Amino acid sequence: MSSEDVAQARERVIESMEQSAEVYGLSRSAGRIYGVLYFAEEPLSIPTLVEATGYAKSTVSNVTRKLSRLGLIHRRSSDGGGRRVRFEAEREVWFIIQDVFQQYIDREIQASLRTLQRAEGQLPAEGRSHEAERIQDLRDTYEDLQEIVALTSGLSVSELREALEAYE
Amino acid sequence: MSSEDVAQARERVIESMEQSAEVYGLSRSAGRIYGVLYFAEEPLSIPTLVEATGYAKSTVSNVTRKLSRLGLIHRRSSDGGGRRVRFEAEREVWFIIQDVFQQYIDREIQASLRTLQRAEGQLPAEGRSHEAERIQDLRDTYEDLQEIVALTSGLSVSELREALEAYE
DNA sequence: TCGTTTGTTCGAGATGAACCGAACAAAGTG
DNA sequence: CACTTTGTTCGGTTCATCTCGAACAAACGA
Repeated sequence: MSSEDVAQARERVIESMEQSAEVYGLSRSAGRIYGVLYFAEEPLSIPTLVEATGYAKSTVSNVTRKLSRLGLIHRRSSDGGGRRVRFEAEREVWFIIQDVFQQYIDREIQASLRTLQRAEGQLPAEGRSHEAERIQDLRDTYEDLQEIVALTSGLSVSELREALEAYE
Repeated sequence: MSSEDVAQARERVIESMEQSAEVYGLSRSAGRIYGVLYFAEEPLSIPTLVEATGYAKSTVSNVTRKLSRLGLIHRRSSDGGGRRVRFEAEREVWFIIQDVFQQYIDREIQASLRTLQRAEGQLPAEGRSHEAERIQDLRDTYEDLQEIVALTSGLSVSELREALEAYE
C-alpha cells in the first residue's frame, strides 16, 4: 500500500521535527504539533490537533500559543464564521529561523551590549586596565554580530547564499 | 576606589554571561566559569576556579569538561611541569559561535537531511502527493542552509560583515 | 612509604519544565 | 433556557538537569 508508505514517510519527518525542536529550545510536543500542521492541507483546530497528536487539550492550547508567539504557526480566527480558532503552519522555514534569530539572539545581543556599555562607563578612564580591554573586545564583537543579524534579516535564503558565494 | 569599580564592572559582565549561557542551552555555572576564565590573566586550575566561583569541585570538573568539549575553553595540561590541569578561555567569541554552529546546528541539519532523503526515497514516484512536495520543500531549504553554514564557517566576523555589506 | 593535592565519578537532594486531567469561561445550537 | 463545543487556566505528577558532598584514583612531595 503506497498510502501506508506516505504515512510512514510523513511520520518520520515529523519525528525528525520533534528532534529538531529540542535543539531549538522547544519541547517535543511543539515539534510534533508543528509537524502535523506543516503537512495539513488546511488550518486545524485544537480538537483536531488533540486527535492527531494524542496530546492533552491543555498541552495543545499552551503549545499553540507559544508557537504562535514565535511565529512558527499562525492563528486563522473567524475563518468559517465559527468561533473555532484554527492554526496554520508557517512553511517558509527560513522565515522561522530569521524570526527566532530576531527574537532570541538579537534580544540577547542587545541585553549584553547594554550591560557592556554600562560596565565600560563605570571603568576609570586613565587606568586602561586589562579588564577594560577585555570588555571592549566583547563589545566590538557583539556590535559586529548585531550588524550581521541586521544585515541578514532582510535577505531570503537564496539571497544570503548568493551574497556569500559572491564574496570569495 | 577604582579597583572596586573594576571588580563591580567585571562582576556585571560575568552575570551577563550567566544569563547568556542559559540562552545558549548551558547552565549558569558554565557562564560564570567561562566568565572568570575570560578575565583571568593566566590559565586557572580547578581549585582556583572553585575558590573564585564558589561552586563545588565536582561541578567545576563537570562544567570544565563540557566547556572544553564545546571549544569554549581549552585545557592547558603539562604547562608548568605539574600535573595540574589548567583552563584558558577562548576569547574569540566569534570562534565559539562558529563552533557551536558546526557542532549543534550543522549536525542537526545533516540529521534532518538524512531523514528527508530517506523519506523521499520511500515515496511512490508517480503519485506526486502533496506530502512529497512538502518534503522536497524542506529538503531544498535545508540544503541551502547547509551550504550557507559551510560558506560562513571559514569567514571571520569582519569578513562576514564585509560580504553582507557588499551585497546591497 | 605515607600524607597531600588534584581531578573524576557516584549517589542524593533540589529545582524547573513538560504534560495531563479537571475545572472554568465563552459562545453557538436545540 | 439547557446543552454542547471550544479554548484557557490551574494544580499536580513525572522526569530531566543542576549542583553538592563524599568516595575514589592518580600523582607529587617529604
